Amino acid sequence: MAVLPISSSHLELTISLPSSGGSMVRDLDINQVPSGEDEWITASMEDEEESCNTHGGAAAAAAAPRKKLRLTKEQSRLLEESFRQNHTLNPKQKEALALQLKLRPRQVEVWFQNRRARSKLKQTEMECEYLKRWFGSLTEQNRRLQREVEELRAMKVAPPTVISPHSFEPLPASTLTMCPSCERVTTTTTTSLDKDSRKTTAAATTAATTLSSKVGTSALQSRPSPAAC
DNA sequence: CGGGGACCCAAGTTTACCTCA
DNA sequence: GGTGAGGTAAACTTGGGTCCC
Repeated sequence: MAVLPISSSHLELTISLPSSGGSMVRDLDINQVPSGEDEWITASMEDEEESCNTHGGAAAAAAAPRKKLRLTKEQSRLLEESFRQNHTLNPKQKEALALQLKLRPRQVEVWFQNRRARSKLKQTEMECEYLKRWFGSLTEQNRRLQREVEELRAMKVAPPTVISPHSFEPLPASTLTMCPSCERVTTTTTTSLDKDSRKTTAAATTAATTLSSKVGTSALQSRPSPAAC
């Protein structure tokens, strides 16, 4: 299945979000930082220093209510840029990025974890959409094949009646049967046929072959044909 | 070789903040 | 303008894997 993003470090995906202006919709590249007149609360290291610590959030939260950091546009842009280059960070990269962004290494680490999760979620959603469409087309194809099977069954029920020019008696009709393994239609006879009946059954066989070949060229053509057939 | 600590990550959850009807 | 619902993302928890001593 070819639903994978073009680059593992960059999801080629554009999603539509409702804009702040009502029913208008704006396109948002998930790899781009929201821009324009979006309101962003400036991250402040000063307020965070007391209430948070690395790997100690729970204890800190017990003391004071958790304050939510909002990254600035510039911080988000740099983080996205870094994420595009690498989806994971080694300790040195994390430290350097945290220094550059004036964030704590733990915050950079958490951002990367959440970013990876978001990427994976988007990819899963895209795959889900792809599978839905595939399912729809397969359902339609299945309906078409069912109709063809019905046509073939109808032919089996009403075979052409042939009168022998010699005996003026109805000849034993050949029957159309369907191979259970490959579902191809074949003609069989219950008795040995004379030359005339062979000719007449050939017409039915041709028709059956035409239909079965139609089936074969659609969905069933990838089906492995059993050696017995 | 097994135990324990440190570290990292994925998955899931909680929660603060934002937008919109 | 106030409010509740729903969305988003930062932060947290948990469990599993790996590495090193």
